[in-house]
Order: sequence, then C-alpha cells, then structure tokens
Amino acid sequence: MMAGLRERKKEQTRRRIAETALRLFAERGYDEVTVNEVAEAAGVAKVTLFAYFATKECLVLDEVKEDMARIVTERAPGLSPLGALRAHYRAFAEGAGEIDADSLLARVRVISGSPALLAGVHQAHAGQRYELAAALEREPGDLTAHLLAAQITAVITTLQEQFFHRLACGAPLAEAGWRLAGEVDVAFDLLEHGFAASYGDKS
Amino acid sequence: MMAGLRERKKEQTRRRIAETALRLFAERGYDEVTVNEVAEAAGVAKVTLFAYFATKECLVLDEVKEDMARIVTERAPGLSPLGALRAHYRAFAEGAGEIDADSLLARVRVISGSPALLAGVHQAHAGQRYELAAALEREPGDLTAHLLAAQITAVITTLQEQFFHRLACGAPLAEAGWRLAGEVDVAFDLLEHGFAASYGDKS
DNA sequence: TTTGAAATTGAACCCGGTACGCTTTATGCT
DNA sequence: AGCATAAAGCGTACCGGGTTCAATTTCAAA
Repeated sequence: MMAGLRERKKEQTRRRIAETALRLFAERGYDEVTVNEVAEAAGVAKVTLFAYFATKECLVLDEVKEDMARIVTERAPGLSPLGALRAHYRAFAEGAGEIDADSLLARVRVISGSPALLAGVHQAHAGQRYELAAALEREPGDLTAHLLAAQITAVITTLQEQFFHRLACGAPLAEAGWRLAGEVDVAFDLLEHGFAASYGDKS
Repeated sequence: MMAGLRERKKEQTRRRIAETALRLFAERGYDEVTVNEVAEAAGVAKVTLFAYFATKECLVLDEVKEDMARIVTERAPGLSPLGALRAHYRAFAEGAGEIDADSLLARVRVISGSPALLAGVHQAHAGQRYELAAALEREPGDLTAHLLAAQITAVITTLQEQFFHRLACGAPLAEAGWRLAGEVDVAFDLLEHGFAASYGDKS
C-alpha cells in the first residue's frame, strides 16, 4: 500500500477545516460564525467544506461519535450488557485525567454554548438508541430491550451533561473525572434496581 | 371579557393555517411541501404564517404539546411521582378509543413519515426533561432526580413510538390503546424495580 | 370620528445546503 | 517519461426556511 500523497492531503484538509471551525466557534460562538467564513478561513470553497462535513453541526460533532451498541456486542464473555456499559464508562471516567484537555474543553464550551449543537447531541444519542436496542433485542419486537436502550441513552446523556457542565464551569478535568465515576455507579445502580426506593410508592 | 372579533379572527386564521398545513403534508409528505405553498394555500403571507408558528415543525407539533412536569406537581396527595405518571398514561391508553381518530391518524402518519419531524418530537421530549427534572428535584443538583426525569422521558418516548408505529401500520385505535396500557405497566415496573432481573449480572 | 395599536403584507435579505459544469492534480498504466 | 483517468476542488446559481423592515389595512377604544 503506497503512502498516498493524495490521501494524506485529504486528511490534512479535513483536519484543517475542523480545526479552523472549532477555533472560530470558540472565539465568536457557533451561531455567530457562518460556514462561508469557516470555508474562507480554511482556504477552501464552501462546496468542498460540505464534501467533508455533511452539515455545519458535523464540524463540531463528527469527531466525537460514540457507539454504545459496539460496547454491548463486543463485550467480554460472561459479562452482562449493563455490566459492560458500566465498566466502559467507569474506565472513561477514571482515565479522564489523561485526555488532551485543551481540545476537549474548547469543544465542550462551544457545544454547551449553542442550543443548536446541544440539540445535535441529543439527536446523535437518539440515533444510538436504535442501534443499541437492536443489539439488546433477544427476539423481534422485544419491548424490554427497547426500554432498556432508551433508558441507557437517557442516562448517558444526563451524565454527559453533568460532566460537560462542570468542565464548562472551569472544574479541572481530573476532578470532573472522579466525580463522574461516582455518578456512573449511582446511575447504573438505579438502572439495575429501580427508583422504587427513592421515588416510588411506599409498599 | 368581550367576545373580541379580532381574537376570534386570529384563532380562526391560526386554525386555517394549521389545518391547511396538515392536509398538504398528509397528501404529499412533509418534506415535499414548502412553507410558501402552505401560506399560499391558506391564503396568507409567509410572514404571517411565521407570526403564528415559529417554525415549519410547529405547524405539526404545536398542537400536541404534553407537560409531564404538571402531572407531577399537581398530583393527588399521597401519590408518588412515578405513581402519578403511571396512572396518567394508563388512563390515556384506556381512553384512547374515544379520541378523534382521523385527525390523530393523519398527524401520526405525517410525523412518522418525516425524519425531521421525528427529530422535532425528540427535541420536544428533551425539553420536557428539564422541566420534569426541576419538578422532581428535592434539593439543588439532585442527580437522582435528573436521572429519573431522563429515564421517564426516554420511556414515554419509546412507548409513544410503539403506539405511533402501530397506528401508522393500520391498527385500530382501540386495539393500540389496550396494548399500550399493558406496555405502560411493563415500563413503569421496570422503572421502579430495575433491569437486573432481565439484563443485569446474575448475582 | 378620530386615533392608535395590532394584524397583515410584499420585498429584500441571510444562511445552510445542493446541483452543475468546469479546472486542476495525483496516480496507475504503458 | 508520458498519458489517460478519476478524484479533488472550485464558482456560480439556485433552493427553502426564516427574519427584517417599512408600508398598509383593520379593529376598537376614547
């Protein structure tokens, strides 16, 4: 396989666009920057920009795609779906200190500052819900699987919001990490054992 | 309070726009109809249309706003939040047979047929999540309340999807209703007691 | 009946996104 | 090395949702 000057240039262009976009958004806010400006600042035509990123949102969100379904389908044997997801998010939380803080923080602030992008994140999670439901389904039309998938994505969305909110407020990454770890456990315990003790009828 | 010729005309105009829109969308599909066409068919200027409906989505979704938060805050004394919500959705499911089927069905088919509108529904539910979380919060920053709110909205979204899907596939309203009633109970039982029995680690 | 606020309008405009046809450039083949 | 080809990029015009603004109509209150 050749080095491929062409492919290198392509990835380079893509990165240049994404970085330019994130920088401009961080400076002036997502809604205050037009895609034309991004394209021009990246030295590229608008059409070319949209050849790399399907929508304006993708400029920010494409780099951050998760796939919960894979965590379930590729889990270690003997581990339950819930166990696998809990372990994955615990591991992320505990390893949060080692992430490139600057890049993450800029992205988080841009996202948190724009309703449109927050909506985009919700949409992405809604999309994952279907894949996760498919991965959890034990028989066609398994209602419990769909409910579980919905609840898991809802929980992850909530935890991510808390995490983002703390980062956006200036908390150091390490601290946000270990607080997240605790919250992951609270959340998965509730998923497994329910809210009857906290919010249900006394019975 | 006067009858108000002006206000009557206003509501009349609003309804004319909404009905025209729903009819056109049902005939040709949401994405194939332009807001200009809706405005023209309703005998009104585009600007006027947007004075009544903030976005194109609102033409379909504004009539269908729920408010889960109110169900919680105005629940009967002695009833838990989860109990109140379960009762409310059971009551809806059991009374489904008495709804105006034609109007509902048209709307459901339009919504189900357009990714953009489905996304809009998700957005609306996400918005409710915040209000519901606020209604459930027992102290500032109550993580459990936010998790519960997220899971409830996720569950309701899922149940609504099942319900819509069945209606869109031609199931009679009464049948879809009683199936929904059973699903409501399954869903709230899982919310109260968790998924450990179905999906957790054997322990 | 005058007066003022609310409703409505047309037209121009902004922005995200697409269609089309054209140039440039890397690459694989001879 | 040279050439054909396909990919990458470009300019422009266009579309549809949504806003702005100044001008006009219409109800209602004094």
